[in-house]
Amino acid sequence: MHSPELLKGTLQTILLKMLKDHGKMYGYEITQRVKELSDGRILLTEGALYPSLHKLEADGLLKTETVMLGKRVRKYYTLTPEGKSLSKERVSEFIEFIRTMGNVLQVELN
Amino acid sequence: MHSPELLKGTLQTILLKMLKDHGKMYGYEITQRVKELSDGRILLTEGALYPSLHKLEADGLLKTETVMLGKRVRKYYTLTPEGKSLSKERVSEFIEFIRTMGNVLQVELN
DNA sequence: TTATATACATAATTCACTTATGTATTAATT
DNA sequence: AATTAATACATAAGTGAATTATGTATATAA
Repeated sequence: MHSPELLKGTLQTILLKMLKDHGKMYGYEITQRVKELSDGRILLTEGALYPSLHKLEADGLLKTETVMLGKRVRKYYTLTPEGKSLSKERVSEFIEFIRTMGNVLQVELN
Repeated sequence: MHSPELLKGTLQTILLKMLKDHGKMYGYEITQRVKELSDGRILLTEGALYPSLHKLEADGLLKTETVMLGKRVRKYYTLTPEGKSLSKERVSEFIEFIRTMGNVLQVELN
């Protein structure tokens, strides 16, 4: 990512939408999926990812399921109903934000 | 603005593009112009605005001209050639960022 | 066998921003 | 006439979401 500053404030939105679209996912899987979808432009760091997932869980937006793969741990996250609702809201807010920025910067975004 | 987090990292881009489009502007004028263009959704705070303008100036991207209006001070900012160049770059980066986010969030942005 | 990929986690630090505060003039309201 | 709101600048203190650094551990590829 060339301008990582722009990414600030978008992490929650990304996580919520990822889980909305893919159902059950685990942390590392999310980083890989986001990397793919963004053509390597968005690389989520673990130091941001895991605390953010934990916060969403603590807020009742995600529920978890821990699975053992042989001896390795994997923690799956799923949206709760409130999480699904917030996902929608966050995406709407993002679209609204883009519209607004388009007006301010006087650029066409399509 | 409903989601002020999204705005983070966009301030420099906004300032540079504003000055690119309007030529000479002063701080307060920028806040009003942005407020208008964003339909009241983006309200720049002075605590963010002035330090950011000073930094851009210190970096050689803006030059200033102080004018007295009777007894009141007004400080006009203009882009330097480097500022113009960076303005273009920042706007391109923003558009690129939007495209990328559109892919990640799977939304149409037009 | 050594590096890379997978998979989690947290602590320390950074930095752009908000909030709060300050100064001062001009215009509008009560 | 007095008070509030708007104009116009500035900076210091505090916040919080991120980066950077570090730690643990297994599985796979070079």
